Amino acid sequence: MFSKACEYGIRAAVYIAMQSLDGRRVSVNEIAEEIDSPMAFTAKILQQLTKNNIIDSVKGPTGGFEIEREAMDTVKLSKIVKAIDGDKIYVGCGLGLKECNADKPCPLHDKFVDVRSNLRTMLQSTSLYELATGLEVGLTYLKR
Amino acid sequence: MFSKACEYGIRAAVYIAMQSLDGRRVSVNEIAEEIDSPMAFTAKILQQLTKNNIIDSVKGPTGGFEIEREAMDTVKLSKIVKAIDGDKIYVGCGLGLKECNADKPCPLHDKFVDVRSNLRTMLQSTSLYELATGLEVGLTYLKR
DNA sequence: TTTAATTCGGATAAATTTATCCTTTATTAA
DNA sequence: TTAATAAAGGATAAATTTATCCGAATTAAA
Repeated sequence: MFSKACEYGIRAAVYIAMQSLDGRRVSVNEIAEEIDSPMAFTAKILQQLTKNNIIDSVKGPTGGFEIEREAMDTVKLSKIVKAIDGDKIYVGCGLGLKECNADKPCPLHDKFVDVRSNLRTMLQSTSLYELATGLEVGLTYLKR
Repeated sequence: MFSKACEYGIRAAVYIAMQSLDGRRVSVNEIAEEIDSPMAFTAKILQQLTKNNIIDSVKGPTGGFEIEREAMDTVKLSKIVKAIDGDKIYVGCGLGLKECNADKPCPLHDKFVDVRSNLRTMLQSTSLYELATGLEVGLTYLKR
């Protein structure tokens, strides 16, 4: 469904958000450890998220990654997915046709529209804050 | 969503089914041309579908691929997807966690269950026959 | 019986994704 | 001012997916 990069990206963002709720700034090292992801690769993905203004980064000692409380509400999963995987999950034909649309649909078109709008709605309505609080109160988990 | 291989596989299967409805057996060459896919790669995928008893193959002159009328009803998309991409689209965590389940869910677990069961239902209830007839009467398209 | 058409199967190449390593830059604190 | 810490960025490697090529096996028709 999502690429590995995107999976790590979402997990990292949720972890950062949870820690930011406690006022803690976290390093790549800690993040990779806590979400059980390859550290150097995770660093790359965090760079992408930073460039896309999804998370904030601070260099130097005591530096690390954080997310503003307000951004946790604004940033929906859709924004993270788009920053990493692009919009191929929303746009484009389920069977890979370039010119598939309601006028000239592929055999799966109508059924796919349903499934995907379902997914899109989910991603567009789920905020980082929502995911982070579930984590914080111990309802959900990020490792393994 | 699906791998390229799976996209080609579904398109090929639908095309073969449509031609089989007309009593025509088709070659890899024709298939690749008609569904606009790389021929040698498509041949590999057709081998997989044959091994999984999704389509039938006949060697030699006048040989090619075909699907029995009955199989068109029996074979749902889920079977094709499983033969090519495995069941990772059904099973497993949206965020890539190994031990994610209702007891120890990832932050996205519940929302993902919905989206995916939607997808699973669609794949399990859509038959090759259904897709092939849409093609045959000119309601849907496979190329481009 | 030979020829030609077709799938099958193995080897390999190209492209993309995943992952690592190392140097540079920024910044804090001693 | 220096040393240490952390992210940024570039180069490269490993793994996987996508794709091609070619000889072998099968079979129908000439």
